[in-house]
Amino acid sequence: MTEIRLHNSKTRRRETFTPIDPENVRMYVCGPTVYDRAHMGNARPVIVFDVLFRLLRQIYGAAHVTYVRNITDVDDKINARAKQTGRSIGEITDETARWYLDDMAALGNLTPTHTPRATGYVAQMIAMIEGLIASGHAYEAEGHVLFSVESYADYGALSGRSVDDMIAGARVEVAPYKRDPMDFVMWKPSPEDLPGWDSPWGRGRPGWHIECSAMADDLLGQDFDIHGGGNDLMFPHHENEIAQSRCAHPGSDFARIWMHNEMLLVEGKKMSKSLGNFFTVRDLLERGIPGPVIRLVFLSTHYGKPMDWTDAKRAEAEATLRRWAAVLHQHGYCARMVAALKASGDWRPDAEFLGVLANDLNTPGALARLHVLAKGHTAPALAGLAHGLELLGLVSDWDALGDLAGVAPSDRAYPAWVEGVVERLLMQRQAARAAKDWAEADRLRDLLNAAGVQVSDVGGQATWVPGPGFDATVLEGMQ
RNA sequence: GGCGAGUUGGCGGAGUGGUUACGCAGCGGAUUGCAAAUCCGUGUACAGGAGUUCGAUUCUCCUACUCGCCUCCA
Repeated sequence: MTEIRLHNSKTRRRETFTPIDPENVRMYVCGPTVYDRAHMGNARPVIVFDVLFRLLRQIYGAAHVTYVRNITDVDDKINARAKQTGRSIGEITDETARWYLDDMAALGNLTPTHTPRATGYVAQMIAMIEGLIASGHAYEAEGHVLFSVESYADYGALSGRSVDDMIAGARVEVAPYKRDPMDFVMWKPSPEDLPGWDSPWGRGRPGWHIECSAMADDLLGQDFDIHGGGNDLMFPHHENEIAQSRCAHPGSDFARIWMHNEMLLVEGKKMSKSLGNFFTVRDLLERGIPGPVIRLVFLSTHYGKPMDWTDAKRAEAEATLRRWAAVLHQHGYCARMVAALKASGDWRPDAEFLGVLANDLNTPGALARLHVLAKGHTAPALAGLAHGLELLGLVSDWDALGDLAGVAPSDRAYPAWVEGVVERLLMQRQAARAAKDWAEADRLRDLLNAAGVQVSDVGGQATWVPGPGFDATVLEGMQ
């Protein structure tokens, strides 16, 4: 069995992964707060941990991996959005959650085993909070319930900071009802106009961190294998999750391995609304950039390093994917053929590919291996490439390879009439070529080249694609 | 200020205590009516300094720079 090694944020080391129960490998990843379209940064952890999910399924079997990714549907940002738009909270969270799942599916991500919503687990949160009060790890003050940081000796261990350091930083919210400035809220009172649930401390709503503790506990148990998320969540969110869960279940480890993906940059800068380089996944999809292309760009950088989204990478990913799709398509790959391969047991990962990927999710290394495998000249020799593309979530519909191979670069969209004009000119050229009238054939090609159309004579048949500098207006007079 | 990550050839981006990453671009060749596409071949890279070592891009320390978190933001 291929050995998986993962970088554990908790120990800051790359460790051999040994599941608690190989029959049920368990992973939890922090999902979105649903109040707006998912931006590109939101997509990174989803793709990273989807690849891990797929790898675990490959190695332990699809039926032996449980993946939980929550949806936070109770939060002050949602409340603010409701107030500002006049729409109901339920409407906003339902719509945004649907968008999120659609956008993530478009990027080739599998649906997790469970996608729990925070509001479905309030009872479990309350129970956990009650337990923490009873064991002295939490206290009630002015309708709030706070976690007492002092009661958990290992507080700060994950993010490598001490309580003293953090207080010295003086960036913590000092509320009069806190015993210690670092104590954080698990439950807070809700006025009538905000969502609230009845609790032993009056009508209120949960703080941010408790939901993940409660849902992970309910769906995965006190101890599970992997907990993932963006590294911006390491503090305070994950630190607080650990504190709550481990104090609620003395003796438990909570998650064995913590994994954090690095952040996304856009053209070298952090994506932010104020810099104007902020865009959503949907924005890119609507610009005609296929989901697999976006996914390939993400996979081309290791998850532990900051990833720079640039248009140059987008173009390179498009070209790579088109080439891979073309070579597989030419060698007969389609849904039927892949199904036959699977049925005959010949659908296996390339050992080197899998080994590289299993070494802390080295997706760039795995892609490099696919480049080598893509040099195969026969259908069987290309099986490793095909399997790898499916394992990475880059191809799901093998009957769509032809489309993927023939897709025009997304920065070279053209009006519908162009196709007719180009096809007509190519037919004229084909006639000239058949008559060995090279002067006329070249004249027609020059005409198309002048408009930026690239003409290729593949297998005696002319194909075309809008190239760099494509300009439809040059062809306008020939309609 | 505290904590952490990083600095690899023209660009992107892995990895390794001594031997080819890989991709793009470039260059040479094959192929082609000519091209394009494709295929084959081709790169004196590892921020700077000191140290450990037979040997360091790879380990240790220092310096410089970049970036992230610590604050609503993944």
